[in-house]
Amino acid sequence: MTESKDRAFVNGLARGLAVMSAFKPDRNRMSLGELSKETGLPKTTVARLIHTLVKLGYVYADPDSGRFQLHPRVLTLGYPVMASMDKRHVALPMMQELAEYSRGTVSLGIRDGLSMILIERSRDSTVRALPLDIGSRIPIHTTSMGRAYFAAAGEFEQKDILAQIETFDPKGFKKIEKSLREGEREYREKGYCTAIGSWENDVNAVGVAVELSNDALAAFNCGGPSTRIAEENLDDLGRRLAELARHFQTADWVGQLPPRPYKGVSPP
Amino acid sequence: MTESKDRAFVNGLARGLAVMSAFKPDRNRMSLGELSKETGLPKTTVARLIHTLVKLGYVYADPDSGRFQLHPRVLTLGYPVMASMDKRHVALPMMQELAEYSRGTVSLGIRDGLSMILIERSRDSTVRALPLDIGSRIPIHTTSMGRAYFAAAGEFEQKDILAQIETFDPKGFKKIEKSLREGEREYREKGYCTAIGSWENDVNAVGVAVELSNDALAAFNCGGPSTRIAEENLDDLGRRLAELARHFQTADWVGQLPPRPYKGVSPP
DNA sequence: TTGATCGTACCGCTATGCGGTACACCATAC
DNA sequence: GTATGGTGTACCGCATAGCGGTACGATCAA
Repeated sequence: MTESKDRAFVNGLARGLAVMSAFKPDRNRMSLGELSKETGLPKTTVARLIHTLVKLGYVYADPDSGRFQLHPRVLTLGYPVMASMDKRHVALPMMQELAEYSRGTVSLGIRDGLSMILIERSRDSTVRALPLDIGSRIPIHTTSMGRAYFAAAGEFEQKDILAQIETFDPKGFKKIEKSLREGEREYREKGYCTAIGSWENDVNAVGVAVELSNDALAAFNCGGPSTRIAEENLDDLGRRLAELARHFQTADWVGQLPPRPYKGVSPP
Repeated sequence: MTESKDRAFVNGLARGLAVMSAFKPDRNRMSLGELSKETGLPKTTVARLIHTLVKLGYVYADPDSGRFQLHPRVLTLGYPVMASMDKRHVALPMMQELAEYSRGTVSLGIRDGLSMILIERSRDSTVRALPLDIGSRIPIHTTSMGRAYFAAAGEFEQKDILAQIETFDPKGFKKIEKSLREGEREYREKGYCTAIGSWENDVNAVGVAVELSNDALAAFNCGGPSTRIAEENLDDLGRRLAELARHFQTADWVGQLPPRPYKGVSPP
């Protein structure tokens, strides 16, 4: 119904994963109704899917509150990915160093759709909470990491990104495109991108992309709340982050990553 | 077919997740045939499931090699879990410190079935590769973390664990039980469990459990290759790890975790 | 009380996912 | 050259799995 007439498309699986993704970081205890609303699926269907997930151990049903939450077991699903990128750890000491120096957070991410997914992070030891953990998504167009990625992405991937943005947000498109182009210029001139409150108020950051050997692209950022990362320090941090990135440029230090889409071919 | 006559059990979802779990850390590029062999599902079925996963972006199909690999996007599935346990970071600085001191790795894990799943880790900066990343599973009965967990688990959960072991490995059961009971005694006497080459040759470690406020239990370990973590240092490290754990005992510092199963009730 | 929730049970229908079998392709082998 | 073993893909008839209504018992709040 929702999907096209694709004989080979297993709806149950797609819906089940949709239910899993419906759990949000800030609300990880959900009821059937909420999940139903979130996914747009009928409550009965959600009940069936959740039932399955509980049986498989991916979801935990709290008998008291009658709510559901993702079980840590889902982390195992991601583990092969983590393991395939095990070499990324060689960057950790330098990331940690910069995190301490900046008193903020240093992360590494790759693109997925219109987001960057964080695959490694380190933080200054005085940071209490860590809002951006491994696996979190941040948007491309408002963040320093995303903008740096865009700047380094090359013509074809840029087209792909822009096309997706246009589909997703036709009204804001022009403005976003302009902003991304500005970021590109900034990146060319300075070697890094800045984001001053553009992602969230009072959060400043700088971003630098790294090109990996196997046609994959990733990006670092370094940032934090403006109380820690002052606007006037961004230039210093940007230069240091670019220096950091230079150490890892074009080396097979991350591990196996999917290459960028459409290197040369336009999106379907 | 595989599952019982459960009208509410969505087979497609279960099989899809089985396919995802079929990707192993060391072999994350799989062919249809391999996946079929691994999961025991007919090739056609795997093809359909993989097709779905590719469309959803959770699996990447490499057009050159014709192989499939998990896409980093799967990390997003685990993110809400990570986020719900965000408070665990308060332990990181101390973990890091001990990792540096011991020149090994310090991790935190919780139980899932007969494994411990690692939810946080830190390592000495001179460690090159990190075999045990977030999301990885290690067995309960051969590891210091698992044995410490068992020792602290309490009667009912211990029974559950033992029952599962007996089901899984009826022959080895007696021996494993005895070994776990020994671990329990060690834990009571010394305050930590040791594992000397029992998990993998030439890997030594100590483990200590932490009881959390919401009926959840977790465990730390500290270990590494015997070239780094010598057997004669284990006592020192064990005491330090126990000291570390004491800082976090019975405090809501991890975040929302599922409580232990069957606190008082015998397994169904 | 009433009115929202919550999750569960039931049930008839048909689209859907199943798993055969067959094929086109590409290596490596000899 | 042509086997052989491996890819992934296409096709197709069938049975049933999964769908999504509707209805219900429990809770909890007001």
